[in-house]
Amino acid sequence: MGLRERKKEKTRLAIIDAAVDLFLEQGYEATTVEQIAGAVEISARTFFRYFTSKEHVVLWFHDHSEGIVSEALACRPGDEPPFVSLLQALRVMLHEFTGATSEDTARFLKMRQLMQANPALAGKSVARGVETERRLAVEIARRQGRDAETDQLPHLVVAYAMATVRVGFECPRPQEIENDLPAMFERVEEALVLAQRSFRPGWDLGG
Amino acid sequence: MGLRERKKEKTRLAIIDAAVDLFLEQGYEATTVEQIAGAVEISARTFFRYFTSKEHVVLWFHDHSEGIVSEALACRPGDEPPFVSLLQALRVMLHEFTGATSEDTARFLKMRQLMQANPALAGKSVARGVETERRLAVEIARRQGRDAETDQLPHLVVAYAMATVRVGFECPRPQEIENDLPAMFERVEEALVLAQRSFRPGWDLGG
DNA sequence: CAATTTATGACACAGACTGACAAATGACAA
DNA sequence: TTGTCATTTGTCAGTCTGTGTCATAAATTG
Repeated sequence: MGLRERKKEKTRLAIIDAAVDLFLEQGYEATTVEQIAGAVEISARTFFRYFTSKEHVVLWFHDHSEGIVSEALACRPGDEPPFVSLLQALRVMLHEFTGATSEDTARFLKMRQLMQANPALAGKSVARGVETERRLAVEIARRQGRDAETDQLPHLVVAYAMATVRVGFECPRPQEIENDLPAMFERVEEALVLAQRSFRPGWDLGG
Repeated sequence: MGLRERKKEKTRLAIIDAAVDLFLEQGYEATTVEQIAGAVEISARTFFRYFTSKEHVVLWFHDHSEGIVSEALACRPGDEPPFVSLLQALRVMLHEFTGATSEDTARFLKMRQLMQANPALAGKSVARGVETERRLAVEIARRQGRDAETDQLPHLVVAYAMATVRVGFECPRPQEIENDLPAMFERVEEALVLAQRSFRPGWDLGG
């Protein structure tokens, strides 16, 4: 990787870090792009060359995660029930952080904290999830030889799987220290187990 | 109802109609608030007194629907399994349109058409759904004597119920004429039935 | 009709984003 | 090292969304 690309990646992360810190300090709305750009010592115009919008900074993890889930899903055996495959793929995405830098995990935690504090941002994240959902549904349909255009089941399976993870993230115990990664993942795991217990065996295979 | 309120309501609907027509004609992004205001012969400033933002026009139905669902949910017997209560409440919301004006249904159909054409808008609608979800989860938890802060099950139940309706709306048969209200509701009903078949009996009552 | 409340329009302004062009910087070959 | 080329960046001008403010017009009330 050349100097150019390394520098770009460094700038991208610097922007995220500066932005998230400012968002947590003064609130998302109250923080201007100019402030973020100032903190990283770039022009506002350059900010928009790295991120298409202010909220894109917050949604960055989502985009990143979708890639991981897609990959992990492709690795699951084709004869596995789709809901199981999806939950496993989502688990892989979570465990991606166990081997990460402390900087990476810190970034992630701050991001979750931000979502927690700002429901509107959580909403925007879910909004992006709709597109992810559609892509995953098409993939699930393909794996099962179904038609994603007319068959609702693949969409339903994906929607339920993603909703499960979302609920796991979104309703943490209030007493719990928020900056605890393992506790958070345990909470998500709890939701996943709850989900697995809730469905009839074979429901996701279709009639 | 006084003249003032009647006039306001008329203006509100006029704005929605003008906006949706313009959105369908030239696209959501390409349509400016000034254009919408011009079509209704009000100032842009007044537009923002009726709707907090451009997208609020599109999300108007969502806000409207949440009220209906909440009411309908309150009417369900307390000993009914929560998932059943929710699905029934959502059904009530759908059937609200069967007794509506042709203008009302036309507006609704255009709105759905808009969502279909513009995935980003569908996303924004879902984003607002997150807040609705939380409110409903609190209500469900209350009905069951559970703690919405620590118990994930109520959130999961609501998330699944809403996801079901969303999938029913979002993946219509492509051949089907889009401007057919009954066909649309049938599709949603299909999803609801699919959902009801998918869960273990008593899953929503908790261990 | 007069007094009060409420809706509207006109204006000014901040902030998010975009297009265009010029300057700076890294990549690479001679 | 030096020169050429592609990429990145900053500056500037401009559009659009959204808000505060204040004066005017309209509806409501007594």
